Amino acid sequence: MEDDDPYEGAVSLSQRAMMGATQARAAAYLDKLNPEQRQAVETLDGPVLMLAGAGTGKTSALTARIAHLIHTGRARPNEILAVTFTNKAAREMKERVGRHLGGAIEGMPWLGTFHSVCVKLLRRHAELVGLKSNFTILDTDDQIRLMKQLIVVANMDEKRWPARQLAGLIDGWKNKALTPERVSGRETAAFDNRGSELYAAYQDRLKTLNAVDFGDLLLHMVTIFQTHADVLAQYQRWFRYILVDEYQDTNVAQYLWLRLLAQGHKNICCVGDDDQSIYGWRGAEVGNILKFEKDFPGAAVIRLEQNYRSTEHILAAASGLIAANEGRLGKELWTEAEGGEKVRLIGHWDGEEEARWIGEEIEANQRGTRSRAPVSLNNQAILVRASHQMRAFEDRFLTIGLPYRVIGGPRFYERLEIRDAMAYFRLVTSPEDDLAFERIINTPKRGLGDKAQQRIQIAARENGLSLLDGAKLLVAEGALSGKAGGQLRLFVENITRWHDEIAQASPATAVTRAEDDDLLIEPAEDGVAPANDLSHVRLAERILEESGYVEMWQNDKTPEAPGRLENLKELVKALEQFDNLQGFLEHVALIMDNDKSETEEKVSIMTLHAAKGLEFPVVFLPGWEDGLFPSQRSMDESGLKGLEEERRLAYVGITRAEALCTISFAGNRRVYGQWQSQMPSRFIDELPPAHVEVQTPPGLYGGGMNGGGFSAGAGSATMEDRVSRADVYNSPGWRRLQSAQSRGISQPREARHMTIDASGESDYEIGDRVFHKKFGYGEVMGSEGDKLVVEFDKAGEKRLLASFVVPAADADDVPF
DNA sequence: ATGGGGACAGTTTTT
DNA sequence: CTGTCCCCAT
Repeated sequence: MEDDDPYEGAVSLSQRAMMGATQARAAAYLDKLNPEQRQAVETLDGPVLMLAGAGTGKTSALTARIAHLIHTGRARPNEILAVTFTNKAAREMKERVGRHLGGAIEGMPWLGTFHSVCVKLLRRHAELVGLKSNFTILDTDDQIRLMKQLIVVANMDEKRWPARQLAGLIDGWKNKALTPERVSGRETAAFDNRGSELYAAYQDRLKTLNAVDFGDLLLHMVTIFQTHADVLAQYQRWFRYILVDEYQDTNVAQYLWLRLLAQGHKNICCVGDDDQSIYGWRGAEVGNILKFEKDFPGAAVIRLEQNYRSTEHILAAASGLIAANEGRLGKELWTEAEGGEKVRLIGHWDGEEEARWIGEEIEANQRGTRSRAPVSLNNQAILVRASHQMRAFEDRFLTIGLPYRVIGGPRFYERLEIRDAMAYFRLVTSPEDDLAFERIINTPKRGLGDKAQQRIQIAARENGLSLLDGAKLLVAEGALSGKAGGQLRLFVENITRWHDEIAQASPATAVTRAEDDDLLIEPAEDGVAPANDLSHVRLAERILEESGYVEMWQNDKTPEAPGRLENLKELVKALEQFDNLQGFLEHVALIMDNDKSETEEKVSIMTLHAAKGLEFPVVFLPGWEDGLFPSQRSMDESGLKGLEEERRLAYVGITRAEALCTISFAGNRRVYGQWQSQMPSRFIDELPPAHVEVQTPPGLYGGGMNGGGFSAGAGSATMEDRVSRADVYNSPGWRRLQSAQSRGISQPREARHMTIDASGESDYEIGDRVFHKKFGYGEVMGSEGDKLVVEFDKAGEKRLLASFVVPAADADDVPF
């Protein structure tokens, strides 16, 4: 216990009450743990690295550990720092810790996302980096707008040097904990040699606006810790135990932040899985987890490898695949569960075909089949590499009326209407919020366009006023004539009136009202009654009504307008949970999410990234084609590192499945409107054959085909069979096999066999007539790399793999 | 000031 | 082939 803490008494009261209640349930949270989990829970002192594979009960161990810390009196809840990446994870941990300790655990103020914890810290020490404690947190929109202005001011061509790119650059620097002064080396060449200059200008501008972006939350705290030893020491002492979830996803700034804080008691427990590191492209450093033992000498490394999620075939397929990666910490999942179905592998003609087949499979699963019990739609998911792949499924499912839900679309608070509404609330609560002003001054249209806005800008700048005050000045001077003048007057009067209403409703409370968070902040003043009259909700409603914003959407004829109005209602409803508008605004940027609790049975469609941490009995993994998955861009930009991250993504995908995992690929796919022939993913070659079953969709590539010239094996065959016969899964893969051997036009001729049958060598020659399922008849004009150049009679010239055409004489053999 | 059309680009995403 | 952004014509 900290003797120097003046507020100890206040909290330890509630603390003791809680401990008392806890005592009775003698550590029930330990009972259900396996030996490794238990070790991870009970190894309390010193650094601990918990390597927790997919589905190994990581959260159980983590939450039990927290419970154990509290239960054994090692730390009080508010002396434990526990950070996650997502609000969802934080919420879940809070809930489960509460359950372990018998409910009502409200005293864990430092369990949250990196960002929410940093906001809390930064509000307290804002002045150390030149901010006021009521700083606003900008959303990406605001950032881009601001940077655009700076680029214009810097006299740069905003076409050649888009603000988006600058934003990405600066974000990257912040992820690496680089302040403008610290940007060095070849980085300075970035953005026409003016990157760091613009970065500095941007930071200046933020300071003037009393604003931060997401990256700043971490960066400012790191800066403060590095430059104010006393502040750092205070927290080093305070946080007796530190826990970090998804450590493999931490970036440099987060790493530094953690390392600084952990230097005190050195009780840091990081949980992660190097095999599931899939966020390198946004600054995550797998290196952090790989070098943990170096960073924290004497660290205990505990591996959780017993998997409680998937069948042995699924685990073996995933393990076999990920084994191709180098520089792993090493870990192999195992399970007690025996049996189960092998991972299924299927090739399709094209993307639509793939979607059609998967749709049918899902419906069949839903009904139940001879060999499978019915699986509800909620228990089935389609995981794609890139969101544009979702479209084929949505199209298909809409036509057949299969209910689906897309996970991870635009976040609630990122939506246009929510941002607009928030800007109104922001401006009303803080009239000096210029970015909010800019956003809504002409939304809805008030006839206040560029010209009017420029005059406001000038008036504000010349008099050192906020934009709203500048506007007031113009109104007072009657500087704007006609319609614009009247509209501007109305606008400023409205804002002012609403602002005054807030002041009356809750006189000078709120902003500094302490949360029952921790011991370092001043305790809440007694006698401040919580403002439960919900007047702020009605005010918010009126703001949206009287500003004409609601009306704007009511008059909007586009199909999304009703949804937007619906969202606005939801937003207002969300306000009820807060005491006032300020409180709402302070939290909303960090915690609003999209968790609509839907009750209807639906199949889920999401990206592999969005699927991390989730699990489904039935999982479909479509689009396993080289260039799409692994993504060409990843490989181009990051080479082997990129490929390995893609492989981890594949690993994440497979390990989401509990009972049935189906991987598929299409031979042809429309990419930006152009048909392209696709190669099966090299990851397919890396799957251990013994755990994969190659299937042939009915009517394609096999099953019941006439004159196919290869084993029909209707329905399925084990992969070993296929490999011995066709040898197409010969690593390093079909593609390299073909491209390396591409001595001119020399390709297997059986178009429909794809990976199934590469035998039957026969060469095409210039002038040969060929047939393609989609393009019809054509003439071979030559070759290019591993592709044939074919001039089709109807479809024109195409480049495609020889395996997708057949000699024209064999056209009858092609199904359909 | 505003809306329509042409040019252009086009992974993965949390906070 | 889309969707987005910006410019220009109204």
